[in-house]
Amino acid sequence: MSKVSLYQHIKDHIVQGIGAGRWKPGDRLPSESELVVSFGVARMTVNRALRELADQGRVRRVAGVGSFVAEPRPQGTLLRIASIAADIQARGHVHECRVLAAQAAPLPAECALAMGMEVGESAFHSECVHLESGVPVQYEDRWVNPRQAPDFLAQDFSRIPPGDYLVASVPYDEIEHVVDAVLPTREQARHLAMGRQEPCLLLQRRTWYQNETVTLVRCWHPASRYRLGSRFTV
Amino acid sequence: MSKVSLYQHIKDHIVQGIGAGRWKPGDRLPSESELVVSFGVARMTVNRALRELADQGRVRRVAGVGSFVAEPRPQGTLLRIASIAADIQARGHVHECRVLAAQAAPLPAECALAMGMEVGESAFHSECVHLESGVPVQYEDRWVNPRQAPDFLAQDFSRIPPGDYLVASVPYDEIEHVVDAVLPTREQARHLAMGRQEPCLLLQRRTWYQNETVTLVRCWHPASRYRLGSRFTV
DNA sequence: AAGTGGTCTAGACCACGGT
DNA sequence: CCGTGGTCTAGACCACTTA
Repeated sequence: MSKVSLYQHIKDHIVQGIGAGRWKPGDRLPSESELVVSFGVARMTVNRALRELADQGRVRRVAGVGSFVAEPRPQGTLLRIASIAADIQARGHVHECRVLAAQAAPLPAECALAMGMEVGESAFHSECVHLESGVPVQYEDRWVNPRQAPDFLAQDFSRIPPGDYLVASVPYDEIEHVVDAVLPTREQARHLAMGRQEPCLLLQRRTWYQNETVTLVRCWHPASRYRLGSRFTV
Repeated sequence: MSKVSLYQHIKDHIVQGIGAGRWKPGDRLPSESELVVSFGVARMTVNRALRELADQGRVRRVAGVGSFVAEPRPQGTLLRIASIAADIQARGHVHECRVLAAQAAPLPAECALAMGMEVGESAFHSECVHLESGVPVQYEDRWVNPRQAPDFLAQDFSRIPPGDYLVASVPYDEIEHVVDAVLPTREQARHLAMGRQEPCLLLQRRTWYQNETVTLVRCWHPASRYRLGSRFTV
């Protein structure tokens, strides 16, 4: 009983196949006619799925040749959803995620408004501190729409951080970032082992899937230990 | 003898109509069936044109109601080079640019390194404070590669801010943004009329043209009066 | 009830590239 | 030559909104 459209189902199948490493950048994807057979749909439907992936730059199509997985474009923290665990490991350091909270809770007004949900509606809430080789670098406060990620609370966040789980398992098609500079609360300063007069870089991210909010996350970073960046060609 | 596709032709027609002011934001566009008649094409062709415009956010479609010109989407300071003057005026406020400095000077080591130029090499330097209806919102410190923008110092920055001049007159093909949270120096706090314990959002931008740095600019914003953001579809 | 957009079908013709 | 993607057609059914 899928309520998603056929073309979306095909898109998801391909995106997931790429994400799972079943197809790597440069690999050839099944042709339209092959997908027509394997999904039992009309060619226009397959065509739309592949065309939209090509428009997004995830697939490169060459008439007369075939469809191929595109090279991922390198992007900074502000242009994608960064995995703090992967970033830390890429720097050769050890990542640790301390889970402070992970349960269902009624949405506070401010978050409900930001997520387009009802005040007091039950949603999933998690709080974590991420450490880089023992030094805290991020305090993460997250709310998750249970309709989009019903299995969220069943995860072990000390093994796979909330953000990594969501990126890997829950689809999204739109991202908003808002960056602020703030001073930490007493609690935050304690968790981040920083002074209360030191500034924090606050990154708030909202993601949507088909116009419904998936997650609202606010990440506080001690500015002395973390920066945000992006680089792109115009 | 049109060499463009039919759906592209319909897209162009609508985009041009919006650009020419024939349809304004919120206005209702012709329905699919009306466009089918006026262009003499199949409904799928019209549908593709409107759907792609909706995907780009230029058109908002409501099933059962119609298609409408979308409100122009604020793209966010982090994904483009924002004109602070235009942003302030778009909010209905008055922009003023106080020029603190504008001359050639030897590059300090830190900036030379960031720009890939020689330490002590002569470059153009400007410092400005931008005010929104009299309230300072940005302190801007800029270095410019004289090879890329030889006429930089001949401009009147109180009329056209340095950034607006460069965007309009000097080409670039790559942008890097780095965001930091810092406390202001005594000088900066004075120029921005803020307390020294209030955090600043620091946006550093570098631009390149054909692998040569065009400009390095650092903009300090009182966090209580300014945020950075971006929103995009993946 | 009538009109809208959302999706899907089963064909079709074309330009292109590799065999 | 044949398979590829790019485009287009002329229908269709559906859910939805508005009158």
